[in-house]
Amino acid sequence: MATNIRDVAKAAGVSVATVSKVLNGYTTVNEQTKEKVLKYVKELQFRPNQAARSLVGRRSMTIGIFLTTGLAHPFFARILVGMEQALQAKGYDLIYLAQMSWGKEYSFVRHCQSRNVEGVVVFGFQHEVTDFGELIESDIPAMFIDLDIREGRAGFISSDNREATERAVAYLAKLRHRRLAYISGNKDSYVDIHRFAGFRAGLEQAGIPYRQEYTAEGDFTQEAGYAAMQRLLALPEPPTAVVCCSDMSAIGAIEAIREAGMSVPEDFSVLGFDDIELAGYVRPALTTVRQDMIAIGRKVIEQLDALITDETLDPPAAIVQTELVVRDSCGPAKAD
Amino acid sequence: MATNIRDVAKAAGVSVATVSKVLNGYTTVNEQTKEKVLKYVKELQFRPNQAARSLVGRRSMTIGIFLTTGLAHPFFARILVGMEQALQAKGYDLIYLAQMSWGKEYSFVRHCQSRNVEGVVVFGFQHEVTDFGELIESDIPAMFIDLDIREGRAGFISSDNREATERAVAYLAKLRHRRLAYISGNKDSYVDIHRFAGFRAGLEQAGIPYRQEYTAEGDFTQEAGYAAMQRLLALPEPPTAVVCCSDMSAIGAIEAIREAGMSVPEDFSVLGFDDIELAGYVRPALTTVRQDMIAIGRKVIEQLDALITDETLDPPAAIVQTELVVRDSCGPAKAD
DNA sequence: CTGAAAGCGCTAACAA
DNA sequence: TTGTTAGCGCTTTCAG
Repeated sequence: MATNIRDVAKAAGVSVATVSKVLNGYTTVNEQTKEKVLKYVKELQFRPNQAARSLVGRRSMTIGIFLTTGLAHPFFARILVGMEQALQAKGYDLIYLAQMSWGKEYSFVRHCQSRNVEGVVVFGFQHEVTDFGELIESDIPAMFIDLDIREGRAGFISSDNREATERAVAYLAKLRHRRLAYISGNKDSYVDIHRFAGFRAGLEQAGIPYRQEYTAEGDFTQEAGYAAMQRLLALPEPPTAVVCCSDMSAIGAIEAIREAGMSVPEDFSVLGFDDIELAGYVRPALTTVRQDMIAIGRKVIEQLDALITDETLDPPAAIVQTELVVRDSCGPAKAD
Repeated sequence: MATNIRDVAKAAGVSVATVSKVLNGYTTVNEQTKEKVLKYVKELQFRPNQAARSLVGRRSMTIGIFLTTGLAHPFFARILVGMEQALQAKGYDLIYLAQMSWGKEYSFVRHCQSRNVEGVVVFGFQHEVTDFGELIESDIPAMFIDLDIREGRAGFISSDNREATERAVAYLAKLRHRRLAYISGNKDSYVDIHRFAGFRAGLEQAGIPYRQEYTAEGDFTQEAGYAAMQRLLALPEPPTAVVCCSDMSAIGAIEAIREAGMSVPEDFSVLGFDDIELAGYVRPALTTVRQDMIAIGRKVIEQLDALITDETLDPPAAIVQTELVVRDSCGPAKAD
C-alpha cells in the first residue's frame, strides 16, 4: 500500500500536522524538526495523495484538455510537446477528459469540476461546433488555441496569422507575381479570417488590386485545396501564384496544377501555411509559413498557469511569431 | 460552486446515503425514491467528486500514461486516437503524468499512487532506458506497447513484427530479388529483434542464404537509414533490395540510393515499416508494412481495463495484425 | 513551535 | 427501505 502522511509522522515522531506544515512550506516549523521530517519523506518516498489534497481545497495541480477536432489533429502532437515542458516546470499533470462530448445530457464543466481541474485548454478552430458559454460562465480558467475567445476567465493564443500572410504575399510580390490567389480554410474560423485579412493587406502593400474571383473557398484539407485550385485554373485569366491556408491544401493545389499540365514552381507558385512535417518531404518541398506549435504549447500552459494563480489577471490574447520557410514551391513569375 | 451530494440530498428530501446508493446502483432503494433522486441529479447536473470518491477507496476511473520516448513519437497521436475510443467506452479519463523522469529522487510509482491511477500504459522501445522494476513490483496494472514485459500485473501489446517482416521478404522474393538486405532499428529493441527474426525466416522460406554483410545497423531514424544504405552500397556485391525497420529509415535509404546515381524502384527496391503519414507522400511512395496503431491504442486500453477489473487475469501478450501496403518503392529485380 | 481536532465530499457499515 | 455515522488522507484553525 502507498505510504501516507501518518506513516511519515509516525516514523519522524511528530504529528501529521507538522508533516503537513513542512510539506506546505510553512515557516513556523523548527529547522531541526523540518530536517527530520524531510528525511523520512525522502526515505519513504512519500507523495501526498492528490485526491485528499484537492478535497481539502488545496490545489489539484491538474489541467484538463479538450479538443473540438479530436485527437487526430495534425498539430496536436507538437503542441503537446510544448505543453510538456511548461507542465513540468509548473508542476501540473494533464488530464484528457475522454468522455466528453458537449451537449444536452453531458456537461463538460461538471466533468472538470468532478475532476478538480484547475484550468482547461481548448483546441479547435470553429466557433459554431460547440457552445463554450457554459465553460465561460463557470469561471474555470481556460485558454483557447486558435479560437478568439476572451471573456470571463478565458483567454486565447494563436499565431500572428495576419502578419504572416501579409509577409507571404510580400514575398510572392517580390517574385513579381501580380495575379495572386488565396485558398481559404473554413470561412468562419478565426485563423482564416485573419489570414485573409493579411492577404488583402499584403496585396494593398504591394499595390495589387484585390480580385474577388481569386479567392477560393476551402476547409484546410487536401481535397478542398485540390478542388479550389481546379476552380482557380478554370478562370479566363488564372492566377500565377496562390497562398493556401494550410499545407494540406497546398499539397492538394499542387496536385491540381500538375494535372492541368503545369509544374510548380516553374508555371505556378504555391505557398502553404503551418509547416507540418510533410512540407519538407513532398516534391517540390513547400515554401510555407511555419507555426511554432511548440512555443504555442508552452505558452498556453504558462498563460493558463498565470490565469489560475492570479485571479485578477485579465485573460490574455497571446500571439506567437511565425517564420516564412523558403523551399521550392515558389519561383519568380514568368514574364508574359 | 460545484454541486455536491448534500445539495442533491436536500433537494430530493432524502439523506446523502440514499443519493449515494442510487448513484452506485444499489438495489436496496425504493423505485420511487430512486426516480426522485435521479431527477434532481439530472436537474442539478450533479457529478460526484472523483477525489472524494477515490479517497474512500472507490475506483478513480483514471489511467496514467507514460512515454519513454517523449511525446514527439510519430505514432503517439494515432495510438491516442485508438485509446480515445476505448477510454470513452470504458469510462476512463487519461492522465499524462508530466513530471515524470525516472530515477533516483523521483518515483513514478509514487506519482501514480498519489494520483490514484488504476492502471498505466507505457510506450517506448528500449528496455535499457528505464528501469521498470519498481512499476512491476508495485502491482499497478500496466500495459507496455512494443516492449515485451509480461510479469506481475504487466502485459504488453505489439504488432506481428515477425510475420510482417517474413511476408515482406516473401514479397520481395516474388519480385525475384535474391540479394536482400536489412536495415535494423535499435539492435536490442523488442521490435527489431522480431523483425530481424522475420527477415531471416523469410529468407529461409525463399531459399535465400543469409548474408551477414547484408545486415546494416540503424536506429529507426532517417539519418541512420541513410548511413546504413551507404554502407550497403559500398559492398563489393551490393544488394538489390532492402527491408527497413521503419519508414524514416527507408526514406533515408532512398536518399542514399539516389545520391549513388540509382533510382528506386528501377535499380533498387526499398520496403519500409510503419506506414506513417509521410509514406504515401514521398516519391516514390513507400511500399511498407502498415501497423494498425489505432487498433493498438484501442486494444491496449481494453486489455488494461481487463487487467484492472479482473485481479486474477494473466497479463496478456497481445499481437495486432499488420498489412503490406504496396506502393511504388519496390519493383522486380533486374535480370543481371 | 507543536499537536488535537474539525472537516473537505463521498461511501459503507450499521441502526432504525 | 432509509438514515446516522465513521473514516478515506489531507490541511488548517486553534489551543497548548
